[in-house]
Amino acid sequence: MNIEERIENAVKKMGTRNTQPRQIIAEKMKELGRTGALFSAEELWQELRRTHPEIGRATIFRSIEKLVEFKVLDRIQFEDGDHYFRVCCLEGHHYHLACTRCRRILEFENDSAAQQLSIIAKQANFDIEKRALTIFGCCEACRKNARN
Amino acid sequence: MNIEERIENAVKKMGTRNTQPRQIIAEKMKELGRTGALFSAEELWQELRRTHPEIGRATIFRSIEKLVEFKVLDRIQFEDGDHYFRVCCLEGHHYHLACTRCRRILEFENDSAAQQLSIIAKQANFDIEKRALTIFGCCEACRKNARN
DNA sequence: ATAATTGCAAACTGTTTGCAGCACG
DNA sequence: CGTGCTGCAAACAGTTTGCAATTAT
Repeated sequence: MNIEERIENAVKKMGTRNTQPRQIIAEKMKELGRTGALFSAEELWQELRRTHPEIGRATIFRSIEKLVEFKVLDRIQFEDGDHYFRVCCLEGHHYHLACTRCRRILEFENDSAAQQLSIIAKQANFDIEKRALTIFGCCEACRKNARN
Repeated sequence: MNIEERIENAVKKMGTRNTQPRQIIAEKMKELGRTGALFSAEELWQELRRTHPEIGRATIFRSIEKLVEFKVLDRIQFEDGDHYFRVCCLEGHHYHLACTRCRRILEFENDSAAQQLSIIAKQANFDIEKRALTIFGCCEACRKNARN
């Protein structure tokens, strides 16, 4: 199932009515799925308000909550408490390399790392439930910038 | 260097004066290091207030900030945005298995998992900077409870 | 003495909630 | 038309800040 279908399904599951705000949000999610950009609730609201000035802040929060629940969005928590959302393209268990400088995310899968962590979890009798494990650090581009 | 020494060093580095609030906090950190308990800023404040009613909320926030900076405390961010602190006993790179039900943390080291993640990071030209990687899930005890 | 540090209260940020009215079916 | 959903505004929780008073050196 591709990301656009997943978004549409999730929006349908959000409630019984195909309202205007939901359509607007669904379209935006598809766009954000293509670019892979991080965004905060506030940023999403401001962005959507530009073209749809009547949309309410609460609607954005309520929608994001649902989209996280239906696994269309990943919540990315940074160390300092800031957090962002991101349309998540990989469906299975995967990793996020999150750059603490530029706040960009590299998303990828790696079976042998996943396997190692399952072994750890098994040893501790622990059920891993998160799909994405976030590893914080500094990306190549920011490292280069820092040297200049 | 053991945890008590690390706490004392960190408290010294917090400033030039050995003030009463800092002594009180240092003692509490030693106790929390022994038990390994999670706590929020608010909880720590309430706890310390019982024995030292004059201590201010802002002092707690300012101290926690420093202790995180000096790597005496780890900040544990849960998915829902809640976050707690914890006196961190392992100095090197390690894992936290964080139970999303009871919010307890299992802390441990595993070299081969660490190695796998370094390989991933190297492929992406990414510098891992976090000491503790948190894996969310459900612990053995909570799984048993859920079945009843 | 004097400057670092504190406690207080007010300000701020991000999020949630209650509710009257709107618009989807 | 009935009610699910929305937008608004007010409430809320957690945290930060400015500042006058306090206290370690």
